[in-house]
Amino acid sequence: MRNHYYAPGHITVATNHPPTEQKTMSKVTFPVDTGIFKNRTTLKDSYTPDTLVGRDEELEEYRNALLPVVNNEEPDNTFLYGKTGSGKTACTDYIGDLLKDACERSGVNLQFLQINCKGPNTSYQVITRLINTMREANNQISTSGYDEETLYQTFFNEIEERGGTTLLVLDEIDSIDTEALNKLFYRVSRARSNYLDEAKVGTICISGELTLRDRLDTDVRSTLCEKSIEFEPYTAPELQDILHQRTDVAFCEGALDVGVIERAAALAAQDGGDARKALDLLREAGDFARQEERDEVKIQDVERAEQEVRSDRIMQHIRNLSRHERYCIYALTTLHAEGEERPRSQEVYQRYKKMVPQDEEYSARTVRDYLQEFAELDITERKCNTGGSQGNYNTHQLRFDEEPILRALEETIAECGVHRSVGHHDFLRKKKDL
DNA sequence: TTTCCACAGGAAGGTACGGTCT
DNA sequence: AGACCGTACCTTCCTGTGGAAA
Repeated sequence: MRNHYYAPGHITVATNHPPTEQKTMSKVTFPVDTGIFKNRTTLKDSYTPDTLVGRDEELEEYRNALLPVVNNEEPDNTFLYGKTGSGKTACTDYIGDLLKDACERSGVNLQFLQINCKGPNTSYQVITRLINTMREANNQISTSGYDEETLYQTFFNEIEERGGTTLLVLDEIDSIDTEALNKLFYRVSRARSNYLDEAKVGTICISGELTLRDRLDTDVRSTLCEKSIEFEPYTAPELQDILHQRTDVAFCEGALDVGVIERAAALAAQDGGDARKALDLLREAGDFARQEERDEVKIQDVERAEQEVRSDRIMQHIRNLSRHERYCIYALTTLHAEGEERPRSQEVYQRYKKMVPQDEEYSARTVRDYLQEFAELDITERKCNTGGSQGNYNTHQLRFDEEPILRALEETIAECGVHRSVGHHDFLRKKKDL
């Protein structure tokens, strides 16, 4: 029988192993690779292969867009868009290497300044990150305290000092909020007239959000999107080609069972044609086989990897939430445990209020924002309901079993026990035979 | 048809905080 | 030291929505 307890500071995790009475001496050893991986690194995101599969047209367009750079002309601003794992960043790395070689041969002074905009979500943070990317580790600037105009001045001064052409590659640009995006590009598009004399600047924007252009002011849009290249999601056969290319160098001969590549490609194709995910699945599946000292990766390993990758990502999100956000998730989890499959925002809020000390509780408005964030992180599924006697309302359903979520919330659950000084709320009750 | 109700969510503003500049 | 800057995180206010009730 599997028992789950929803009690503060006391979670019994389901297990199929009976508890051992006596402590045994642990003996950990490192098994030598049993013939799975030849070069595991080639399955990682950071690896750029010699040739890119299924992206000939995009590479051709990309090359044409950057031709002015090799000829020492003012670069066009280039905008790449397509879903996650559709090869935008891989193509940029690939074409970037070719471009650097070509510029070296033709004597063009090229700086390739690449940052990921996930993390910095304001114009200010992006500009400080760009400055710090250009600078040595011992000469970095702080991420607050300066006047923004001063930072732009500093940034373009450094570009002017370097001379030649600077290409700003802004990956995951869609994670920056609209106002900041417009501010940033307004400055960049006017760099030539306001800040620079000799140096040339161009931007390459990489976006996963297909409608990002709609968020931009019209004058910014016309300068930013001079050349647009769309990356379609990979199809299952294209993903198979990519996996074959990588597995040839990554895995030992005969390490993959029949159908492993096809399964990984199919799972990634279902998830929006994400090549990165397909590679992650194979790497993880290979890890399972190696950990268990087997010499062959099975289809089941790929399926297990799919579960683990998804679950690990969500648990990491939960652990990174603020204290009150975790209270909210816990409130939702307890409602779920009581059989409330889809509680309304208001119900979650009432439960949340029971859990936090009265002088610390946040407003319903804030909790609604939290619930929206959970849906965006894929922790919950949110449904807008119209109708009923109370007009519009939202309902929230956990996308995962309670058990791993409770494990991720262990500290929060313990805190609840302290604040409420009881261990027997009606909602924290034993739930049998899940 | 109008009013009421409960809710969602955008906008504006307050406060605390960590940082730089003078 | 104090003014100033930007950010994070919150609250309050307000408008919009849509079914129920008058």
